[in-house]
Amino acid sequence: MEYQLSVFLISRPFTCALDYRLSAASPPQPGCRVSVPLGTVSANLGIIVRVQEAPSAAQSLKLKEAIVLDEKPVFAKDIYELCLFAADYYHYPLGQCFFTALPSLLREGRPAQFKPEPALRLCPGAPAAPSFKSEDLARLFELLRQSPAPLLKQELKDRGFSATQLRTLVKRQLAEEVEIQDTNEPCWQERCKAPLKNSGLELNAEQSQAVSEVCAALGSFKTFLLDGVTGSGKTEVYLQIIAAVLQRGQSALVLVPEIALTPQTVERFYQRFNAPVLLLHSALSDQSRLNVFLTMQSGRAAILIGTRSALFTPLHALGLIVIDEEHDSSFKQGDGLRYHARTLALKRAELNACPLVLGSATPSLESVWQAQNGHYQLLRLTQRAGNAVMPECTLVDLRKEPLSLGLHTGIGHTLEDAIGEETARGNQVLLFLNRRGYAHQLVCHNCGTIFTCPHCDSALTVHRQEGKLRCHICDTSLKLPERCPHCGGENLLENGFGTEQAEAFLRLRYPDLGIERIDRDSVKNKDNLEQKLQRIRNGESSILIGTQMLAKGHDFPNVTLVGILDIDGGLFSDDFRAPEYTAQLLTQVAGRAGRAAKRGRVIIQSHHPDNLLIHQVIDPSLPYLSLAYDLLQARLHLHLPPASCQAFLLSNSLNREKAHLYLLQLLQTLTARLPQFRELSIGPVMSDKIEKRHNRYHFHIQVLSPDQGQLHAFLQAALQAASLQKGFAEVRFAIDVDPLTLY
DNA sequence: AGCACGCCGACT
DNA sequence: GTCGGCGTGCTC
Repeated sequence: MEYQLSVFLISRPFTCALDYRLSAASPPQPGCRVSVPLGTVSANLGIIVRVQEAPSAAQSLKLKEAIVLDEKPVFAKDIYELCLFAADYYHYPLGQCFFTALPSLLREGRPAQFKPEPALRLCPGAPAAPSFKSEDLARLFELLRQSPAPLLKQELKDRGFSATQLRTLVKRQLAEEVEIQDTNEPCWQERCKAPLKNSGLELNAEQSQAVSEVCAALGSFKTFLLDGVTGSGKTEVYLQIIAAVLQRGQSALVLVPEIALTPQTVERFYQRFNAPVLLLHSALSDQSRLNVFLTMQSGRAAILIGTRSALFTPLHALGLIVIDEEHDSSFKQGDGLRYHARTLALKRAELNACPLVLGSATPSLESVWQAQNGHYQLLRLTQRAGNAVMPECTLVDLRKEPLSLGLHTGIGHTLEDAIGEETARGNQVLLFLNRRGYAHQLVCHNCGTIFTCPHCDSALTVHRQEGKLRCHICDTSLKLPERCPHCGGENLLENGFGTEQAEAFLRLRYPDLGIERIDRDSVKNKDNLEQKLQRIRNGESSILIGTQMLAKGHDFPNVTLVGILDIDGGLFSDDFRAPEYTAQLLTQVAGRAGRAAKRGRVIIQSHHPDNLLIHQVIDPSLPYLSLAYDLLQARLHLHLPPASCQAFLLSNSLNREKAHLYLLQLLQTLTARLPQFRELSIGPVMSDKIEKRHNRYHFHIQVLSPDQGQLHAFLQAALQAASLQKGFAEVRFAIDVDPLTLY
C-alpha cells in the first residue's frame, strides 16, 4: 500500500506539517518517528501527525519517501495532545515542542530500546549478619538482603550510598554486580500484589481531610491547592494519596524542584512502597533517562519523581499528578519552549481525567488566585506535625549595629552573639544570604573603574578562593587583577559581601566549629551536596551558610537559629513580583528553624526595619496565605498578573541597532491592527534591564491583557508579522507567555 | 534551522 | 575577470 504521511520535523521551526510518501504493508501510527529528506539534508527526524492512504499514485510520486523508525509510537496520546496544547499556548513550533518532550537519545534518532543497567544483589553464599565498620554499609547490606530483585546501582546512589560503599560490598564478596535486562516483565500491578510496605504515619485531622478530599476526586480532573505550613506533613499527605492511586491500579507523577530531590525525600517513597519508584534528575545518563522513559511508558514502574522535564514522561494509567513546592520558579523553562510545568500539568491532568495536587507552604499568587475564584480547591494544613512550634522572629536594625569586622561581611553584633550562644549550646545555625562569591564588585580606588564583563553589562564578582573575577550572567572568568588596567592603581576595593566572604569571617571568628557553605560555587555536584548535608546531620558541622539552595526543602532538625543577613535587596526591586518572592523566601528560610523538639528563632537583619512587608512576614498571627491575599489584592488593583495575562515579545542581536529596529518595525506593523486589540496594553520597545548579555543586545515589548483570548490572538498576529519581517538575518525573536521575570 | 542561490565589493 | 560576503527564500 501507498500512504501519505504528514510530518513535523523536530529541529525546524515550521508551523506546518510536511507530507511524505511511504510504501508499506500496513499504515504506521501517528506519534512514531520518521527519517525524511528535506532540501539537501537527507535525514531529518520528524514525528508523524497524520496518516492517509495516498490519494493517487501520481500525487504520491511527487512526494519524497519517508523511513519509519518506530514500531510503536514514542508519543503516548496524552503527551502528543500536551504538545499540541503547548505549541498553541506558547506560540512555539509544534516540531520543537515534540523535541522538548523527548529524551535526548530519541531526539537523535536512536532506537527506543532499553539498555541493560548495572545492579547489585547479595552473593548467594553471603553470611546472614556480617559485621560492618559503618552504619551505612550495614544499611546497604540489609537493603539488598530484603530486596526480592537486584537493585539498580543508580537507585542506590539516589538513596545516598556512594560508589565507594557499593564497591566495598562487592570487594568483600557480599554483593555481586548483575545487569538488569529489559525483560518483558509484565506491568507492576501484576508483579506486585501489595503496593504498600506499610500504611504510614497517623494523620492529624487536617491531613486526613486533605487526603480524603483528593481521594474522593480520583478518576476525575480536579485541581487542589495544598497550603501547608513548613513542617505540617505535606509529604505524608502526598504519600497517602498516592497509596490510594496505586490501590486503584493507577500510577503517579510527582514533580519537585531539582534541589528537593534529596535522598531523604526519596527514601520516604522507597520506604513506603513496594511498587517500583523511579527518579529522573540531572545526574542521570542519557541512556538511563531513556530507560526511565520506556519503563514508565510500559507501566513497569508505578511512581515517577522528577523535575520540570519529567512532566513529558509517558505514564501508563496516570492517576495523579503532584507538584511539590509549586511556587518554585524552576518550574518555568527560561528558553526554547518557555513552558510552566504547572500550566502543562493542569492540561495533562485534564487529558487524563485525574487530580492535580499543587503543594506549598508559600503558594504562588497565581494559584492563590485560582483557589480564591474557585478554580482550585483549597486544602489547608495549619498545624506543624509533632510538637514543633513556629519560631520566634526578631528584626535587627542594622543602622544601630556597631561597625564591627563582622558587619562588613554581613554579620552584625546581635547575630554574631546569637550564633555564639546557640553553637555553645550544641545547636546548629543556618545563615542565609542570596549572593554568592566573595565581593559583589571590584573598584579601582584611584580612578573609579569598576571591573565589568567584556560580554555583558554587569559587574564582575570577586571569587577569592578561585582567584578569579567571574560574571554571574555568562560565567566568563578572568584572573583576579593586581592593579587597575587603566591607571595602574594598586588599591582595588571590594564592595559588597557574598557568601564566600561571610564564610571567611565565620571561620576566623569560630575556628573550632565546622562550617559548611552551600551555594552553586561550593557545591560541585549532587554527591558533594549530600556530603555537606551529611556532616550537618551528624553534627560534625554546626554553621551553615548559603544561598537559595538552603531555603528549599531540606530538613535540619537541630537548627535553632536562622539568620537572614540581607533582605533589603528584595524590598526595593522594580519587579512587581519582588514582594511575593521576598515573602516566600523569608517564610521558607524561617521555616528551617526549630523543626524538631527545640523551639527556633529567626533573626532578620535590615537597614529598613520599618518595612511593612517584613513585619507582615514575621507576624506570627498572620499566616502566609493571609499575606498572599493582601499581596494579591495589590496586584488586582494594578491590573497585573494573575488578574491579567502577560507576555513579552523579545528580540536580540549582535547588532544593537538591528535588535532595536526589529521590534520597532514589528510594533509599527501591529499598530495598524490595533483596533482589533482594544483591550490590550502594549508597552514601548525597551532595552532589557541587562541589555547586553553574552555579547548580544536584548530588547523587549511588554503586553498585558485582561483577557486570555485576546492576548492569544495578538501573539498569533505578532508571530505572523515577525515571520514576514525582512532584513534581519541574524536577529532572534521569541515570545514569552506568562513570564515570571521582567526583562 | 540549514542550505543554495544571487547580487554586491575587492582581490590576483 | 573570480572569490566570498551576507541577504532572501525554499524546503513536502
